[in-house]
Amino acid sequence: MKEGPDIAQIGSLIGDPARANMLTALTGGKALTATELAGTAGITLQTASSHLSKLEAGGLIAQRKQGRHRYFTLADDDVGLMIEGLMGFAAYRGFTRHRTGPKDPALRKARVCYNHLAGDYGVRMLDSLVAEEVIAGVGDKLQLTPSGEGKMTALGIDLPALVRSRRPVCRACLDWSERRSHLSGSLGQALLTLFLDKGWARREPDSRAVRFTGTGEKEFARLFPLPAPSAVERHDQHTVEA
Amino acid sequence: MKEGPDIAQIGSLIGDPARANMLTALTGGKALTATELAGTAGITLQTASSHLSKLEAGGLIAQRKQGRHRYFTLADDDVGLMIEGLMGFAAYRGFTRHRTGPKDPALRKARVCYNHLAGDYGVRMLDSLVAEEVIAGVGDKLQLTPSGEGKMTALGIDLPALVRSRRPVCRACLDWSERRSHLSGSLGQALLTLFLDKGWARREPDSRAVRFTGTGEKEFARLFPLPAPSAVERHDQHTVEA
DNA sequence: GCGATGCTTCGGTTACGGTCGAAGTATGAA
DNA sequence: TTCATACTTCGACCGTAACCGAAGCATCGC
Repeated sequence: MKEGPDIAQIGSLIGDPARANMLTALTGGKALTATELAGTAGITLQTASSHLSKLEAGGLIAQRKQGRHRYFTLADDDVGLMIEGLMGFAAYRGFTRHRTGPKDPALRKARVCYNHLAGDYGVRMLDSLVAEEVIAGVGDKLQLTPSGEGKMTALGIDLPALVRSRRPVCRACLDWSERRSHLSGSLGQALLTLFLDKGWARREPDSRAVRFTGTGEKEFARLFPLPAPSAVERHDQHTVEA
Repeated sequence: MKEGPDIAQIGSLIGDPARANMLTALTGGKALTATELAGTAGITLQTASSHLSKLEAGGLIAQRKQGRHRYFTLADDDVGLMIEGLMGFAAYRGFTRHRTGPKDPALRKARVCYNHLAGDYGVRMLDSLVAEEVIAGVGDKLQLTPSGEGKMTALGIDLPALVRSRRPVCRACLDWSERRSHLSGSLGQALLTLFLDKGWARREPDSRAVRFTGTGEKEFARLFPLPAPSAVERHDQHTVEA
């Protein structure tokens, strides 16, 4: 009856608590089976199956058969960004389920956001990359600078492969704990993979939390030095003095 | 039962078609009465009243009594950004209600996004501001540059007043039709107000569309020249050649 | 082949929420 | 005061969808 896109369908997909729990779980980035998702949502397998088919019909998740298991993931980066965006809004508005659990500090420090690094460390990494002029851009469209391409390649990142992936290489994703942007896109994913592969960090078993090892902390600080408290830091109060 | 913010509550608020219609209508930026909102949603006044109180309890809208009317608006910029973000996601995924109506081209060209300019013109304006180094920044955190402050003041914008408003001055908002960022925040609002006050553009009666006058077009082109097709334009395919 | 596991489909129950009619409150106009 | 408009509250109806038990497929291991 009205012009424009229909947000109600998406809203109602996310609006059910069971489905919201599943989506939140999938934001962890790992592919999960129907049984696991039923567990995290606290419902039986039959009910979960029904929810999952609805989410798939809505294009929010994708499934992949492997043996007798069905692994579910978020459909793509866009879904992850949207969910993370909603979580940011919800967190800021005080829509929380469990008044900051015990794992909360670890989650705020460093966590997985679908396939890249988020939390304090994620935000610091992007701040540093911008300060070092590895990345430039405006809005959610970011770009590698020519000098940045060199630095990333030196780190062992296969840039041509990232470009070939046909997904945006750099992208800004709003962090729900920091309310600042961190790096998403295929480069964001590649960097997280790098940390994990090098053994600098590892994922907590049943959580989105990422724990850095001792050398991991050092390497992170070396690769992504914090800029002196500058333009990037003070974001809300602007330079315009009244 | 799980950590993190609760997206289900917000989802279910938006998930009802009637409420979604109301929110979409309010994205137009004008304050609307309960009766008007009931009309756009296609429901009776009683039902609308119930929906509106739910939306208000959820913090998505605010009301202001004036005489015997109650005017409703979105609660703040954050809500507008979230809704617009969802609309972008929905549009990209093909969740549309009415297969691109007749007003659609006008909407894509220039429209109101809560309180600032969106659509092709909104995106072009931000592109130009960045190319002219009036605005710089990364992610959704943008900043006026010192030279930019001068230019905006010269345009007749009261920067100290914007700062006093305690809202972010510059902010990136994802455009659902262009899938690029445009300028939000109090500066974005001030610029749209400027266009309307100067008579360069006016709002269509019952739509979010904004129509520029002849001189408005010229002034817009003069104030916000398009950068030569450069880094800002080609955003998805990166400079890295395979 | 057989049983076990992982998941889907079917059927029936239940409950929540959207809906409207009718009545009630508040503001303004005459 | 009286009537009209703008809106809310109450109560009842009804449809949808979430939910689970049971049965049905598919795949793996043996």
